[in-house]
Amino acid sequence: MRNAPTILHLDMDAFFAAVEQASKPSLRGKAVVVGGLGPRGVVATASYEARVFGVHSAMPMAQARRLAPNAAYLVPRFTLYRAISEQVMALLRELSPLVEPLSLDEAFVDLEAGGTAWDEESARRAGEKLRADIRAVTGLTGSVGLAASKMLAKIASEQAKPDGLVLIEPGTERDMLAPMPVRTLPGVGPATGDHLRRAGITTVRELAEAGEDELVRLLGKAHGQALYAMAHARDERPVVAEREAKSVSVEDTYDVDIHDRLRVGLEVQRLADRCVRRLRGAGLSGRTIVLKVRRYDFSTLTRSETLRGPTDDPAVIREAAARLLDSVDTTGGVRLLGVGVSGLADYTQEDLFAQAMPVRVVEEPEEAAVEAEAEQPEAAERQWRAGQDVRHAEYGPGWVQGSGLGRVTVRFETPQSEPGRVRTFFVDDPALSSAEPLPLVADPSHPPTCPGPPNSARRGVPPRTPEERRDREEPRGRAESRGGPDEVRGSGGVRVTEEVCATEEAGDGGRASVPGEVRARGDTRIWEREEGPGREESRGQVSSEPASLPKSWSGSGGEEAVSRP
DNA sequence: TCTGGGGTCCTAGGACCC
DNA sequence: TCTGGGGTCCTAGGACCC
Repeated sequence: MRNAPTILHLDMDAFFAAVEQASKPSLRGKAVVVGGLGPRGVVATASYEARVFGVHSAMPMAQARRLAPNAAYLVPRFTLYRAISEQVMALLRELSPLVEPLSLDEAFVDLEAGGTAWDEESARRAGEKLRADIRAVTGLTGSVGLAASKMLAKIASEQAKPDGLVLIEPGTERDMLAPMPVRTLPGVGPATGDHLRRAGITTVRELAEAGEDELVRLLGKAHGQALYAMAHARDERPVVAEREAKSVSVEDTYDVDIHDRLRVGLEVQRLADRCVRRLRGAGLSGRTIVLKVRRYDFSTLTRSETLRGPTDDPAVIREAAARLLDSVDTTGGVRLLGVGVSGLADYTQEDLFAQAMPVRVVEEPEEAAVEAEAEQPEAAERQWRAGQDVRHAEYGPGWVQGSGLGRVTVRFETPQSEPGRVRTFFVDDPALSSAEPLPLVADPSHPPTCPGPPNSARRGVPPRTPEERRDREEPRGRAESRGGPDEVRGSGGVRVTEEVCATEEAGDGGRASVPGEVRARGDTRIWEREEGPGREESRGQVSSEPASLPKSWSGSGGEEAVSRP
């Protein structure tokens, strides 16, 4: 272990909720809960204001609604979170080439490897500068932990939350850890925690005193040894920048259990296609197909099948998934289905055949079908989800507060505006369309990588501070200037409903969605249409590096790439 | 209170091979 | 002929993380 606190862990504060508050001025200082809005949704992130009521991530949404009935409940907008995450990761890469993202809102940085820090003093400086830069570029806050190892840096950032920095001085680690509960250590979850408690071990000190043999006996070799080392503040894991994906999977939890076996089969086919799209999108193929089934009683089982070689052929993967389903009893109903592929490679067996064969077999019909389904025509079903970005031909940009009974309520405000007003429309109002997120900070020198705002949003000198930003609100300034005449759509003009907007009190931003209203129409799962629910983040970064070859094919190292046609 | 989605790693048993 | 040990692969399940 190094003797200077030069491993940095960054953790953005209540990331999803903080992004929503930055985007929606009426929600600042309010309880905001981001997550699945369906009957089986769970909380992805709760703002600190919502945590006061006891709401926390992974909690069932129904429970959150009971605890904080007046909070704003919003669907996650992953596209925006990813764009902001990319801005943050870019700042980290300015500190060091060794950046290891753990999720959209978390990463390790090896400051020493970047030459950015070599002792306590320089590490603290780098950490504080990073926090300031993140605030300037994104308008958000992040907490920083600095220590001599990954484990300790992560514990430090946890202690620093929210909006702080904690540095653990080398030499003090063991004393600091000793009184902490075992659950503080990464890798100790509910099951291990219980296990240890039954053995009379509740603190890190007791863990350290138990001895390695005892821990191995209790928890198994790998876990026991790892925990014993961590309890003694020993952690030599390096910061690793590029990690290759090992599996790709998709799954859906249904609002209502599926009993119809035929329907179960159809869903599995859909999931197989979706999985293939993800696989291909990452330029990968895989050998092992996995089917996951969660039954009505939450019991979960998996079935897998390994092919002779890797594939990304939708027909092959669908058939494998169907075969696997044959071996599963689904009587009683199914609440979740999933399809995954592991044993990944960055080439397919077909590629190898193609090398040998002069003529490539062309385009199976499946491919076209998959492509077509990839683009979910959003106009097909006009469903408005709480939190979603929209634009109105007359009123400009806003977001959906709620919908139901054929109406949709929109609050018109932007990241740089004052808290906006609420108006209600028919759900099929032609003047209303979904829109791209607006950038949180209007600064052209750090544009988000997702589709940005109309040019008019970026005109002028960007504000540098939150105060300055607040002073320069341009109410609806960009509403009229996007695009040309084609922007005025529909012939019927604006069709505002009779209740046009009971403009709400500015203080009432909390009631953003009425429980249950956004999920009208049976078991249609509206909020997952675009990206699916998620908690704080989803990993799945897939590097463009060539995946290693399956051992059986590659002789020794497996790093030498197969040349592609 | 009733439990998401996307991952990683580990364990354990059986098959198979040497 | 009987007994065996080690290594790798496959499958299933479980814990954990965000």
